[in-house]
Amino acid sequence: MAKPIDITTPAVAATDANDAAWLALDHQLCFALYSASLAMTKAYKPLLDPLGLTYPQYLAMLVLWEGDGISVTALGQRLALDSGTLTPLLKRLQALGLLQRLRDCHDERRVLLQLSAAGHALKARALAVPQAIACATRCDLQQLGQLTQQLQQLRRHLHGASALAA
Amino acid sequence: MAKPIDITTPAVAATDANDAAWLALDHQLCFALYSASLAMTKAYKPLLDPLGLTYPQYLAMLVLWEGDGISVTALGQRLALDSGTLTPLLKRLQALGLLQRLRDCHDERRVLLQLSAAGHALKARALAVPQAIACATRCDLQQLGQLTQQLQQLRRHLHGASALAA
DNA sequence: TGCAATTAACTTGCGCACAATTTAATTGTT
DNA sequence: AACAATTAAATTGTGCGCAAGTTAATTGCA
Repeated sequence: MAKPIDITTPAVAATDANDAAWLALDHQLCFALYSASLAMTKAYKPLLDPLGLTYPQYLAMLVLWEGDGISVTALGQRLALDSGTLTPLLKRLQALGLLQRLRDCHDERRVLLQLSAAGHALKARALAVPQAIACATRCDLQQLGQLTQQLQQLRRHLHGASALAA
Repeated sequence: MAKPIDITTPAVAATDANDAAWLALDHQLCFALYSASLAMTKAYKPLLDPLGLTYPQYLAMLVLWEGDGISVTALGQRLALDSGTLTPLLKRLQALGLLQRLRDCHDERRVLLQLSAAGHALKARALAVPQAIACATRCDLQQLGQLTQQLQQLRRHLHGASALAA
C-alpha cells in the first residue's frame, strides 16, 4: 500500500487524481455487464437444473424451439457462438436425447439440427422459466424491455467496433 | 409467484400464442446480457493483448491497482468470484511477474496479494483502455453511467434472488 | 474437366466459472 | 488445554468460449 511519491514528473501527479476515476472497477460498464451476466447465469441455474440443461444449452434450445432443422452455422449466427463452442454442446444435447445431428444430404458439409419428441416436449416445461426470472429481477416488464434494447444496441456497437479492429 | 387466475381472460388458450413471445430469444434480457457481455470481452481483447492480460486478469488488476495487499477472499468478494477461479488466475499473474502471493504471517490461512513494480507500472499502460472502450460503445458518458447503474441494480436483485433460493 | 479457393464442421489447447471436496489454520466452547 | 466448528485456499472435474489448425465437401474459375 505504501505508494512512492514521484515529485519528478508532474504529469503523472496530475493524472493520479483521475486514474482512480477511469480505472475504478465500480464505475466501469464492462464489469457491471460481466458480473450481471454471471449473476443472471446463477439465477437461471436452479430453474434449469430440473430441466437438465445448462444455461448455454438453454439458449440453444430457445433457438431450436423457434424453428429446428437449421444448421450449426445458422445456430451460431443466432447465438454469436462458433462451432468450436457449439459442436460439443450439441453433442451433449444429443446425448440427452433432445435432438439429432444429421448431415444435410444436399450439402454434406452441413449438419442440421432436428429436435426429438423429448426436445419439443421440453418447451412446455421451459415456459415457466422466463417469468420466474422476470420476477427475480424485480423490474417491471417495461424496464426489462428497455434494458434489453439498450444491451442489444450496445452489443451491435461493440460488434461493429470489433469488426473495425479486425 | 403463484399466478392469479382470471376467468375473464382466456388465459390458457392465449398462452399458446404467447409461447413464442415469452421464449423468443431476442426478447429476453438474459440473452441480451449474455451476448453483450461476450461482445464486451471481445472488444477488450485487442486492447489487453498488448498488456499480456486476459479480461478476467485485467479485472483483478483493476482491484489491485485500487489497493493491493488484500487477501484472495477480499478480491473474490470484489469480483464476485471464488478461489476456484481466482487461485489459478492469480498464479498466472504471478508467473507474469505482476504480483506476489504471500501467506499472511498473522493468519497462515490467508494469502495476500502484493503487486510487483511491474504490476504497478502496468497501470499506466492500462489507462488508455477504458477510454478506447467508451469510444467503441458509441454512447456518451452519461448513457454509459446510467446503463452501468442499471446493471449494478440488476445484479443486486439477482444476487438477492439467488440467496433466497439457497 | 481440373484444381485452387472457399466453406462447414470438427478438433485441440488454454483460460475461465463453478460445484464439490480436501487440507490446513484459526476460533469458540467447554 | 482439548476439540468441534468455522474459515481460507487449493484441488478436482465439468462445461463453456475462443483461437488456431484440420478434414472434407463444395464452389469458382481457367
